[in-house]
Amino acid sequence: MAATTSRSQAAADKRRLILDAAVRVFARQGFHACRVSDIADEAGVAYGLVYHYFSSKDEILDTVFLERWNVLLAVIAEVDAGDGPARDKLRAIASFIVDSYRHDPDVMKVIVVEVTRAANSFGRTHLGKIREAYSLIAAIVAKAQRAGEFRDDVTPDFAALAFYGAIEQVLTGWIFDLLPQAPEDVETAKAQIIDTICDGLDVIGLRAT
Amino acid sequence: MAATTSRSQAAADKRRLILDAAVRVFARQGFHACRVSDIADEAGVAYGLVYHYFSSKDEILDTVFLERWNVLLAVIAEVDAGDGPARDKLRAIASFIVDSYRHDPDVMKVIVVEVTRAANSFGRTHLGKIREAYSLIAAIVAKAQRAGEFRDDVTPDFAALAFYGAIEQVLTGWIFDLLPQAPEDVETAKAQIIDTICDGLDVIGLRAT
DNA sequence: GGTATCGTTGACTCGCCAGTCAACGAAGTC
DNA sequence: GACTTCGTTGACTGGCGAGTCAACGATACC
Repeated sequence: MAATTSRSQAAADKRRLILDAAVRVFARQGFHACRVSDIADEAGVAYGLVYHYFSSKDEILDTVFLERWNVLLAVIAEVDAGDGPARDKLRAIASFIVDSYRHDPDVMKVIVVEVTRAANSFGRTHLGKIREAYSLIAAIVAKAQRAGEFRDDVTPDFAALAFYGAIEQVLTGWIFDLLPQAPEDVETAKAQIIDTICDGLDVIGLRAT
Repeated sequence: MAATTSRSQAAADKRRLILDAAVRVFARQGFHACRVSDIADEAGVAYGLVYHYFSSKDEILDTVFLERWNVLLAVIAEVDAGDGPARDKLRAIASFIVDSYRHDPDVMKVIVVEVTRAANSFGRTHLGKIREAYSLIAAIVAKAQRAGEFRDDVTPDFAALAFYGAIEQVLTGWIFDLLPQAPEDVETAKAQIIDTICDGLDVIGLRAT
């Protein structure tokens, strides 16, 4: 297959190999509870090689997080750019995140457990990136409020928090088996996130004011 | 002042002193980032004394969490036992948690950051206790659904997740300065939590089916 | 005042693990 | 085929911090 740059290509593959192994190990044991040697073992690679490709254990997690989170930010921005009701935009974002989890539960578990919810360690490091997502969502809500689609007595910042928070809670529920996660449950969950956030729990007609 | 059992009384006070110091240190530096000697220093007490009152660093955090969480569970159970609309019950619960944060931000910060959101470490240890809270809230929702007060196409478990999740997100927002926390903001937040969860973001009249 | 009790002290130990490094060997170059 | 490059190896070290422990001294009791 073509004149592959076998040297540098193999190197890139090894890096990927280590990264993927790290995701599995982080998901299984947690970042703090695992040793770098666990990652090396899982990747079938010598201990020292991990440090050839990454300067520290932290850098591995940073890489895992940023790789995925940047994709998420791009998707949210793209959804925002389109037109159509905000409700559909939020649905698209929730769907993307939920589908990401279904497609690769380990990566999402690591991101949520070790970064997004780890407010004291990596959550702090990546606070900026995490806030970007909140801001993009808040912007969607704000636009919908100006268009008269969403009520304007809830601040966009709060709405973004509640919306992303609901999604994260659901993921956490799946990760720790607090919530059923059969294929049909997953679709139901998507719908419930949107229904709850957009319509609330009250029965129709009971809304205050 | 009365014949104080000076010996055992002083001992109980020292234990409390260490516990309170630990809360401050955990809140400031995080559980993993702080050393036991930091706690001893903060309490103005010798290193070894910490181990006289607690068998391990973990036990200190366990104690801090359980002391407070049991109060929360009792309050939820009490609220549930009363009558009146579920919306008011949820409001009472949200108020209690938010007021707890205002009254003693450090304790709530430690509970949220180091236990509730720390799914891999202490969140796992105390998963049972945490689920108790979810169950109690879910029971309130289920009752309201039977009474026709809440819609019944959202599962009580999911509703509990979204409700508690919204509160926790707000606390997290305050803890990390993502959200304003002046006195009036705090009251607004309470209202927004209830409004969003019960009524949703959509403007009145736009609700689907 | 002598003795027992127990809260208190802080220097020390001991295991763990992230990160280093010297040496090896296979692909690439001349 | 000699030499260079660089991906690869894994034994080793250095520091850190939780938990131990022997000794101290203040209070209580006789």
